[in-house]
Amino acid sequence: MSSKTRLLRDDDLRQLLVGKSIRVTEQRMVILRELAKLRIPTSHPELTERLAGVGLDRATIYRNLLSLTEAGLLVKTQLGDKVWRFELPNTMSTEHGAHPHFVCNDCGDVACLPESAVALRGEAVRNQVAEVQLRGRCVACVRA
Amino acid sequence: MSSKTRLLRDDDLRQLLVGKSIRVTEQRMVILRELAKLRIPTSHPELTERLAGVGLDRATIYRNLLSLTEAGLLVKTQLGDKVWRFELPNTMSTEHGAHPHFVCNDCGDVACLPESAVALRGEAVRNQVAEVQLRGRCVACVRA
DNA sequence: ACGATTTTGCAACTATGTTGCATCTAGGGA
DNA sequence: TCCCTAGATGCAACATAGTTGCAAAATCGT
Repeated sequence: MSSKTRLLRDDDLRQLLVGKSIRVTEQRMVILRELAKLRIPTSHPELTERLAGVGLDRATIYRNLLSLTEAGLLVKTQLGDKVWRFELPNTMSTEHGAHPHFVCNDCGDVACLPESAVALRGEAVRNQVAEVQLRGRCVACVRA
Repeated sequence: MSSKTRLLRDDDLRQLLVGKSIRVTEQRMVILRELAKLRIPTSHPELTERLAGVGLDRATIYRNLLSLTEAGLLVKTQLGDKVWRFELPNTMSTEHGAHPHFVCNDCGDVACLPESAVALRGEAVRNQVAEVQLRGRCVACVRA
């Protein structure tokens, strides 16, 4: 990854913050970078673990996840287990919640699926569906 | 409420347990009665509070909520806050977990959908999907 | 550079969720 | 009816996700 790419990337994230009149702090950049890297809904405990090496305190991570969500930069979801998960929207424009998520009951892996992966019919369509959640065993766990 | 009506009601609940080869204990009857009375998704902490006067221990309530859910008598849902909620399904019917559910984020209603209501494609099919849950707003809440 | 406001790190607390173990009990079989 | 086994309960303790107070540090506008 060239430094030019990385530079642009950070600029994007910085712009997100500035655009919402949120102060740009190093901790916030670290969090956003990590979420941008992971690209899947990630829980507070997991983020805490991942960013422990960088020295980010879990209270800071927690507060920032919440305030960034409040500001509309992150999206917060429940995927059928006990933790809240946070995600950067896939594109900076698309309405989030539109794509289904698959969570593996065995390993806890979370995957974002394309919208086309799930088709709704009949009764399901009558309701105003905002989220689609699938749970089961992922390919890797089924194989093991 | 005449004792004949009450007797029938308890019989229904008892039948639910017997039908699933679950031992009929007083504690389980108390829990089911309360959930039948409330008719809304109810959290463990709340149930614990409500049944404290009756002398039901929270560990017992917790365990029973879980085992009754596993047995398919109760349905467990998340409604956008930090607690799990348990509910007697509106339809006292079939196997739970085997078909998709629609959960209304507004009123908490859990509706059973026919399997045909949701079709999985592509990536989604690769995994061993055990549960499908749709979330959004139900017809009634959309209308209100 | 300064100052006001916001953010952070640390430590502690809260609340929901979970489990070990001794004792009790439901319910089937004799 | 009695007995026995497997399951359930109550109590106490533990685990983890979530949350907050406060002093110190940092951002950013003037």
